[in-house]
Amino acid sequence: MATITDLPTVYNAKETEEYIYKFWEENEFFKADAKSQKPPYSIVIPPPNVTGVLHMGHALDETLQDILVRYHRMSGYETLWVPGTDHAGIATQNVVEKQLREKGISRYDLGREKFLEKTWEWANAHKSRILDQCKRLGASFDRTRERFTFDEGCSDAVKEVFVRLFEKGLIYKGKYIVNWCPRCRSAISDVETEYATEQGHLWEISYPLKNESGAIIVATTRPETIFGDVAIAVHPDDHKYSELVGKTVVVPLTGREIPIIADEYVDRNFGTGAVKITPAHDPNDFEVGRRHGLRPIWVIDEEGKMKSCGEVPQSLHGLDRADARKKIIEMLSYEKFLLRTKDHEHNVGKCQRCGTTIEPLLSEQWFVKMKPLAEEAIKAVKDGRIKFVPERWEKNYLGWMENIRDWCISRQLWWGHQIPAYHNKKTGEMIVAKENPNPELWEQETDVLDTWFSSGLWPFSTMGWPNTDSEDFKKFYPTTTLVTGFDIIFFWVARMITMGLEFTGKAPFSTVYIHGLIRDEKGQKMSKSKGNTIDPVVIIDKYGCDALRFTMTSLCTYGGQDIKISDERFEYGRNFANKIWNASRFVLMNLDGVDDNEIDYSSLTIADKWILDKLNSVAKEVNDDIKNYRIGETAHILYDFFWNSYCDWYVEIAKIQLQDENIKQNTQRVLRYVLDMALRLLHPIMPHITEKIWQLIPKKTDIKAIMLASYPVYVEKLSFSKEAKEMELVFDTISSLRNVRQSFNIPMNVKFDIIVDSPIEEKTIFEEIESYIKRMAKVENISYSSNVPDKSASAVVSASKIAIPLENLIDLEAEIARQNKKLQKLQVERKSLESRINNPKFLENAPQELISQTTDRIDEILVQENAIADLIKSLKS
RNA sequence: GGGCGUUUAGCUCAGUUGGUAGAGCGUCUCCCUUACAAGGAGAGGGUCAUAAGUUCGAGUCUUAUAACGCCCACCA
Repeated sequence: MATITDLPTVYNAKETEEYIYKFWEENEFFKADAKSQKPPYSIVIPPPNVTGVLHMGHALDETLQDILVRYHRMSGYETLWVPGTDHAGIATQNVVEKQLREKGISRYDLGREKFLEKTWEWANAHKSRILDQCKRLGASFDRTRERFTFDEGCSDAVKEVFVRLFEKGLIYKGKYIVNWCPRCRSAISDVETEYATEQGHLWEISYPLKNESGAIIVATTRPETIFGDVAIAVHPDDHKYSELVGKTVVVPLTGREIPIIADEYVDRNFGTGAVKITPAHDPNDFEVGRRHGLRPIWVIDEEGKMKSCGEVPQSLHGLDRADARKKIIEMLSYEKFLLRTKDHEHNVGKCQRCGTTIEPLLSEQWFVKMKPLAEEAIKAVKDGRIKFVPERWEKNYLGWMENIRDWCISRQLWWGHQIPAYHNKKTGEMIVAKENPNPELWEQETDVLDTWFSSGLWPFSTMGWPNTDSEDFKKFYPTTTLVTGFDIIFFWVARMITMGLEFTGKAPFSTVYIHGLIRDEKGQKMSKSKGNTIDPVVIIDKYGCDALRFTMTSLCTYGGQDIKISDERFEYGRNFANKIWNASRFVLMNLDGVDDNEIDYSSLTIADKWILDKLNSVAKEVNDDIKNYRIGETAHILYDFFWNSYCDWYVEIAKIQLQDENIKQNTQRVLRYVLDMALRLLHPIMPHITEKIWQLIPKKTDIKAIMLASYPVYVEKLSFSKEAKEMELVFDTISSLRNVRQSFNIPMNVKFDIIVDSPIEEKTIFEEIESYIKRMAKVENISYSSNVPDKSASAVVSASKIAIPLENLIDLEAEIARQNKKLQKLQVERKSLESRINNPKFLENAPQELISQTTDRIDEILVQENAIADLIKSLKS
């Protein structure tokens, strides 16, 4: 067993973290007990994709969850943090397909069954990778409850939900225009479609009138859909075209005849005011076509290629959209149908997963009717059952919910929850049911569900639902807090809320805590392709997990701003960890002979009382801050308390007190107590180092770990506001004397005497704090007198004058200048305060407390000004 | 076209009921003082984007303007 003095002077994060995490795991401290009588606190992890590797976004998200979980565990809650991963339909399928492609095969070569086998294999192999990485973050989640959005329980929940929604008429199948990704060969939902501004062209094409001269000119950005045109539309009030409505035109290149129709959808001011209508390949055109009873014509297939059909000229069959466009433009130009080409900037839909340009495609898909579900989801947020932090995201959420559109949930993939609908092989009849009634007769729908469909059930599917009698469901559902980034509010948060309310009747969580996104030092989003990513594991190896956690936490703001990070930023947390380590080392080294007794409150020194009071108010603030999700503030307060209050002042003072046999024991007890409490306060943010040190503190307790110890709260007994105030005299005096020393270049090894001239109340305090001043400001003797010798440097502190007779050591001119500067500063402050206090309206309106504060301060300044003026006079004489 | 965010010390940013500004890093000076140089001590540094308004009092509230960023929206 190593002794305290063997501890290295540099904190070894890596060694400690490995050892401590293992200690927690082996003791099963993360395991939640559904039978516990304690009030529940539960969080479900936003399940990372199985395909994923830990990135900084996870690191932040997981850290914040762990802070909340650890805080509540220490605060007396039965705490459950459910870990798990998401099967991530398209993303995972893409990865596996890519591997196959490298071997020169496609998923079609393998066939559905074999392909799924392969994908499962891959998923199982990678499922725990990211959660294992989360261990490096110190995540205190309950691995015995690990879940996967595609596991049996989740599948069961998915089927149950699907069937119930279908029976309620909230799921339907139909032919609509959807966002189609030709690369993924699947429909995707609106939220999975991202828009990018692209520099394109607006082509003006002439459609000649049938049987008469003249033509109508149409502007389009998508000439390749020309073969799918079923009409030309103009605005009904557009006089320019009123003569033409009802006439027939001939589609260039094909010769097909289509009508000119009038529809209010057309914007008269855009392009030529005439639009070609292609219902199979444009959502608006689809609507227009429907209004006018026009039959859509497909001309682009599922792979984004020109369809091999009669409508499309043979020479274009199978040609990719982009190539076809070029060719068609050439053809139109050659045939003199193309009149003009203009540059045109427009938004183009892209597949969120692969970046391929979306092809709006008319196809048969499954949808969830969202409007009825949204009603309750809107209400729940409006009436406060669910609260967003920061609040502004509520508006964002409500805006989306209130304008919600139906959700396309079917995907033409293989990897995912297969839709529980069955087609009769003979009659073609379709039923929706949890199980196939007879596989001989019925064939399951081949489409799978959007991966977010199962994620949307996560808070309750992980708790055993649809079995509402499950212990976890009864104890831990609804969950308490959901922690995530704003980028998945629509994808995920909104869906969990609607599904949770619909199926459990309860909001799945009461608070949605939205944090900012992690960006690089230039404020750019981190991405592999940009090469600006920072790997959390690398940071942990270099600086330590607690350093990573502390740094990131300290950068979290109340408003949830994005967080810019760079490698060097983590020095902040590392230095703090090292400070904690060394201060603790000092304390531990000085606890020899300490007893197990509690602090003796009757013999506390003024400094003891001050640090206890400070600790107490910090505990209060920290509890308030965590409860209000002001995690960054928590980090700052604890940093300031530990470093500035405890290390820089109290520990230094303790060094003095430890030399006094009368108070040595009690000082040890205070040192130990404050360290213990400070470690507990810090534990949620910096779990490893605090656990490690806490284990080394000699103490009498049955509690095995700091993570199970109680979190400090405000207690009246530790409040010493009078002494806390009086200690300011210590700080001010010592700082002032150090300032004098520095100003006159007096080396640290030269001690000087001081003469204190103070009113009787203050003199009493001075007598009490003499030893602190002597040691920390390197003062030889302190005497009390109102006779200040000439040619002294001096300091005015509170109502006292302190003279430092330094005849030969000081430059009189410099001292006069120094004092004048101070005097001026005070005068400026006093004048502004006086103008305030002399304003009758201020006296009328300002709170009494502020008024008395102001007058007190003016009085204080006057005393000091006079004192300084006297000093200057004596210096000049 | 709507909505949101940001603009505060050289840099990165805190600052929620309005009471005249803080941190970390960097800078300057001194110090290896028996926990820590990943440290200690001291110092310097800001008309809080601009303009007007409300108020006794505005970084903080209102309005307008500018710059940057994000989200949403079917303009072919």
